[in-house]
Amino acid sequence: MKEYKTEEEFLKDYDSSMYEKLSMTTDIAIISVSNEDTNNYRKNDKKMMSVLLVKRKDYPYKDKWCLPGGFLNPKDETLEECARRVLKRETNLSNIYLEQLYTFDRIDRDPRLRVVSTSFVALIDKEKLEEKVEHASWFNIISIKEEKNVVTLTLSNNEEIIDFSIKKELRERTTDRYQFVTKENKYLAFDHDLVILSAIERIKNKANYTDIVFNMMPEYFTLGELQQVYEVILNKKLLDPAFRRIIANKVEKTNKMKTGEGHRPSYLFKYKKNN
Amino acid sequence: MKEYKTEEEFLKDYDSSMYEKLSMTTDIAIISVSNEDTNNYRKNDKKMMSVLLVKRKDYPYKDKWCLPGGFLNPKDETLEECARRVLKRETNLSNIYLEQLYTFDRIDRDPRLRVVSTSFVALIDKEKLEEKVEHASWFNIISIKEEKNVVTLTLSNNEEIIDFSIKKELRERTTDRYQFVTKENKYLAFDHDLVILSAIERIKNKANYTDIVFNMMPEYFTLGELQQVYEVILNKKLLDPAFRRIIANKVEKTNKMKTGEGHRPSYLFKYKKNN
DNA sequence: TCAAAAGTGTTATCCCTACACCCATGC
DNA sequence: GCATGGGTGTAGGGATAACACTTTTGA
Repeated sequence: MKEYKTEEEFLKDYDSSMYEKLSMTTDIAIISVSNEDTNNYRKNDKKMMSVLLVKRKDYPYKDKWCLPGGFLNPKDETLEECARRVLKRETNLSNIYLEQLYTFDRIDRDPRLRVVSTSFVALIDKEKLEEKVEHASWFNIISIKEEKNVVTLTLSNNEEIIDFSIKKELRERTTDRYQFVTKENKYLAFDHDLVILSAIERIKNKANYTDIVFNMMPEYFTLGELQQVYEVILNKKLLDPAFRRIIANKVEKTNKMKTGEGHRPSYLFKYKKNN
Repeated sequence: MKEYKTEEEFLKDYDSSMYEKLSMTTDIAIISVSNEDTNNYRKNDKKMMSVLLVKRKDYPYKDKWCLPGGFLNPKDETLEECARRVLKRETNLSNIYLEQLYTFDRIDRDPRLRVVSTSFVALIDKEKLEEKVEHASWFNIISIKEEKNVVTLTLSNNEEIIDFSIKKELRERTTDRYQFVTKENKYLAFDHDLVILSAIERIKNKANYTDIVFNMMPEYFTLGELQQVYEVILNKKLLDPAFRRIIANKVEKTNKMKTGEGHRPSYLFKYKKNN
């Protein structure tokens, strides 16, 4: 897919019959949890969910942010291979959690040509990341508010703020399924606002009945840290004793300790392999 | 997409560069529950899950069964519109439960060209169906057996028996995710064995925490019938009192009765709209 | 000394399972 | 009468929520 710098360049090539051809892309919501310092030697870091966005420089998306993605090579690549190729390019990581999310296919989601996009969720432990990639930036999810089936998200990378809102229209009563419709979105290209919300909801949902959050944890962690990650994903406060009981048989105590935190040191745990 | 009758005809047109172009289809697992007579005036009908299959007559799928499906028209059709078009064609029904399932994209899933298929699950109440469509046939799911991560399914339409087995390979430990790999499949075209199993597992899963099964029920039903449907979907026996308590606030008692069954008559219930 | 988090124990409550039991019908 | 499913009540057990409490540390 050729990139255009200006509208003129774009229009010169433009041919509406392009719309009769079909292309596919994969878009990846790469999600992680970051630590924000609290300026209090006693307090633990505040955890926030964050998502990796890339700034587009080409027409007609100029200066809009979007999820990392790429066109599928139909000759010899599966969608997941395509997604892993993008992941490698953007994070230099392989072997990370990747799950097919949903196939987005609104006809006008790309003004250039008909593109169907299969989106993925990738989860990573941010500690594994080395350097920053050009044009890419981690955005913390500052707030998620839902009122009368309108969800408003605010993201920030400490330089820019991105906010958008999405209407959840009830489509199906028996299974409580909603269709997401963009209500306001100035900063994100395509339908990536919808992809981001879908990804967040998927992870939140799976956190309740799987061990998915361990994909965002380092090898060793304290139960307090783990609880904080659960709390930020589930978007609610948990009670310590209850949390510890539930998590107990999923983790393994090591004899390592975390000290120097201005309060009682804590044991480090690891995810328990066998079950 | 042109249809071929013989191998010669197919090879004459064949051009490996077709593989560089991409097509999409939708395939739909249309699932319903059927009543099988028990030849005992006292006993209720036995319920079975069933799925609609279509017999292919063209090369190279000759005489294989497959799920109803169709090519996406990239110019002006979304995947869901495409699926609804297929549904209308095969069942003459609109306005039925339809849910995107998964996008299947194995490179060699179609020997003719590169096709990525987004699959859907549709649920219907069989009582609403009028006549049989040509080449299409309902197959009851006679048995589902799982042993050491190999699932064996047996389907039958009372004339033919279709059986196939699928290996569930653990891909991801934290969320207990499996990749399905065909182990044996003589009768179904493409990867539709995998689609069928995915559809069954999706419904089974959702039956536990949503009201999805009501999409397969007629307007009025007895609690016994409803319980039978739950049992066939969940593939396990339920205890009457427990079931009735759980279901109680999802249904509404009417003053209609079902009589003439060789045992105490039962009240008819409907799905409760408000919640 | 104290704020903060680590970590444990206890009770009350809810929900589900399992079982027992009675009811109403058609042949 | 009897097989079959319709329908209800209740006791026991397990999980969870809520709260109280002790421990340990760095500044």
